[in-house]
Amino acid sequence: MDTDVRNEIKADHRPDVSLGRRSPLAKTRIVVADRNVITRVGLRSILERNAGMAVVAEATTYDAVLDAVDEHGPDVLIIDLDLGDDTTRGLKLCEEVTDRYPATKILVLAQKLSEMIVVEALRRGVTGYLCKDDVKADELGKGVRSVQDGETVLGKGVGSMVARGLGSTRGQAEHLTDRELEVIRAVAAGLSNKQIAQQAYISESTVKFHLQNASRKLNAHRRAEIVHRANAAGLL
Amino acid sequence: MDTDVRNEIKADHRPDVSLGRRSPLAKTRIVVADRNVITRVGLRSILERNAGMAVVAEATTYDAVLDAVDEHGPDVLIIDLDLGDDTTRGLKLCEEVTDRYPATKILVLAQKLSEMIVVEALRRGVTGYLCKDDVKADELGKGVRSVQDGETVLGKGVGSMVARGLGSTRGQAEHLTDRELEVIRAVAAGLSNKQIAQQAYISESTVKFHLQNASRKLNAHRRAEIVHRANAAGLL
DNA sequence: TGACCACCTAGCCAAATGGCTAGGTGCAGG
DNA sequence: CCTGCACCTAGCCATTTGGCTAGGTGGTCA
Repeated sequence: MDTDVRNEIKADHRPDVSLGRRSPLAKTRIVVADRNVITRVGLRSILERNAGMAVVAEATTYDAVLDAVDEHGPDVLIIDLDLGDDTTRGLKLCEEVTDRYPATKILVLAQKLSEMIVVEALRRGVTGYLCKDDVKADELGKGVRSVQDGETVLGKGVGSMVARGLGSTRGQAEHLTDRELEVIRAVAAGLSNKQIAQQAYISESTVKFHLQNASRKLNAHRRAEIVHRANAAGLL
Repeated sequence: MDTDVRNEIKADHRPDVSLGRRSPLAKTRIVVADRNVITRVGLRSILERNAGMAVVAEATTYDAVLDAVDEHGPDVLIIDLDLGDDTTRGLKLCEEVTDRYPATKILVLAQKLSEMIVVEALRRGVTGYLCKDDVKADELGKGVRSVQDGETVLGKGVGSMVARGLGSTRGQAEHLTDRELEVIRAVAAGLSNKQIAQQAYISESTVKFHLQNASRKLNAHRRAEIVHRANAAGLL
């Protein structure tokens, strides 16, 4: 049943979901992506026992998520965007999934709330955003159902974050370049501009240049604030 | 041997564990403390299904942990020290449990690794420290068993952290005062000493004074580093 | 009573930072 | 080919900082 028709490039005809609305007979089919085994087991247990859904695959890497979605064409992808060390890849992944598998809804289950990540995720078609520590057991099932029905589900505190985020950073949150991140990390380690310059084989002027740009992008004015915001955004 | 003799104040007679060494017949009895329901369910599932242990209680607050340990006298307490907003209370809790219930071993299951927390926890009698994201399913059961047998279990990266931590900060990690924390938070927000002084109704000199002290305690030399370390220690 | 601690203040000086203008290169995509 | 972008450099100047010495108060605890 939940196979067939899957062939060619990345063809996707969703087997169970036939007419937009799910049938009361078919179980909601879910792919869980999280690098934490405890979370994966917990999610499976809650969703299958309490909510009567089916977790058809688990993934722990960005690549595995794509494979799983491609293979199973789930109704909902529950994902912690922080799989590898690069959260940006998680965002790209969302874009790719909503683009190539529009029938699969995405519910982000984040460890911590980052305004930038929330805003960027929603911009990329994510329709649900919950925070692991805040979510109650029954909210999970309800959230998945809502997301599956096309509703947008935002957990505690996420909503206001979105309002502020979309308001302040109209356009889009510019993302830091590699060099900028490198410099910020050095700043966080307590190095002076001169030390950073030596370490990176660039001039002190260049260090200041990168920091100025990072300041603008992060809307900070002091290096301590840069470090704080970069941290909050999960960039360090 | 390491049971009985417990009476009065918080009397507790351990039901299953009779003679220090667990019998192969008795299931290991566990209390799980974590504010995240997904993690609690996941832990229960892994420990009960895969490792043949029994989770006799779950707790989500510091007080509830004490109650649960008092009521059930478990073999092992698995806890995420970050229960409320004050991680220090988690450390105090460890001290209290090891003090009042020496037969109950503590296994910390942390979300993120903080050198300060690790060192302080071990100093307070914690015998296991694992990181949620790194732990494999089978390591959990093994870890619990080891801890129960009195062995010290340190997860990936924790060991080296302990070495560095105990080496550098011999004595003990001094903890920040309220004022110092207040100032650091303001620094993280990007305020200058002058602005912080106005906000806190103190002189600029005093702000510098507090920052100097905080620098020493956190072993940092620049405000950006102070913010970073305070953040890493879960103080902000 | 004395010791300790958190807290507060002052002033000095070298060094670091922030904020700015005004340039340069190489590479990728329309 | 032109544009944009990441990256790099220089210099100027006011402000902030780091690091220091040298004091003060009030509360707590032995």
